[in-house]
Amino acid sequence: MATLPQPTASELKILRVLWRQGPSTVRDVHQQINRNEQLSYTTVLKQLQIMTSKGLVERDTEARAHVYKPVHSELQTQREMLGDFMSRVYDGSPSRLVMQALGMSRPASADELDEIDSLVRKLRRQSGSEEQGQDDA
Amino acid sequence: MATLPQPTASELKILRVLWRQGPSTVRDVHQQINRNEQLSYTTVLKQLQIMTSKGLVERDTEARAHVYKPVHSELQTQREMLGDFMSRVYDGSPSRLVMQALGMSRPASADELDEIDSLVRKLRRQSGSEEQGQDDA
DNA sequence: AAGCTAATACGAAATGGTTCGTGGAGTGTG
DNA sequence: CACACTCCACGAACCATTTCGTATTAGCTT
Repeated sequence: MATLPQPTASELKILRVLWRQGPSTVRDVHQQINRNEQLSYTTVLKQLQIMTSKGLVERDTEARAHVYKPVHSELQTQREMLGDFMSRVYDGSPSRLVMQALGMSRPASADELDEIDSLVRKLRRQSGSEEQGQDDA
Repeated sequence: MATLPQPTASELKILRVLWRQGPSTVRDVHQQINRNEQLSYTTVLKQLQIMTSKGLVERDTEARAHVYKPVHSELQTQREMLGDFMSRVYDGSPSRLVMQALGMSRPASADELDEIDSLVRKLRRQSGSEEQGQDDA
């Protein structure tokens, strides 16, 4: 499968609205974005058109106001972007990235630490028995 | 402190050479990069000049062939880029990023898992002390 | 000193991203 | 029907990045 196109910074802003709000019209997205910053309606429209041609979003043109929705899930997109980021900045090694992320200004909560801890334990168990590659849930 | 400029993709490629090889001439960098891809000498030169004007690298112009070195350490730069990436893609929350990074195709080694584990423990101790939630199940 | 070589400086073209204005088409209201 | 309003399509302007060709300068060799 071809690697999906990396969304740019402003494309990501729009995708985040769509992931949070579900399928939306240009107006919906525009209003949401304009809570935080000022951006012209036609700018958002143009972006969504470009994103459509790139295959980042799909649109339903039935109604007068077209309804846009993301093609890929937030998780998929994050994975893709993380993979790229990791290879560009950390030479493809997750551990340094993880260490630094954990040490960030806004640290993880206790629950989150529990989650991470249990994943580490699971990985450690698997690292003994190399051969069986289990895909995750 | 003002946030340092985010290196672009190709600037990062050059920085990685400088971090690995130490202070280098344009020729050094160019040769190293051309192991993997083809890029004109003057392209690398121009990049380094731009990076100098941006303050990403410094150069010693004593010798005929100027010697370039990074202004910021790899660690500093990674921190900066990670922070930006985290806020753009993960809404500033490290834990999801960490979870996904740990589940990546190239997982961490046993030693790395140990490192991560001990950091998680340390953070857990700290988070307990500042919040009075003393449950250690 | 003349000439070759290697380096820097300069500028320009191509590309991609971001922003927005204008025009035209569709929809509902008096 | 005519008016106002909303929406989409298109194109243009602007900016940063990336790439490289040409010109110029500095050093070494004979």
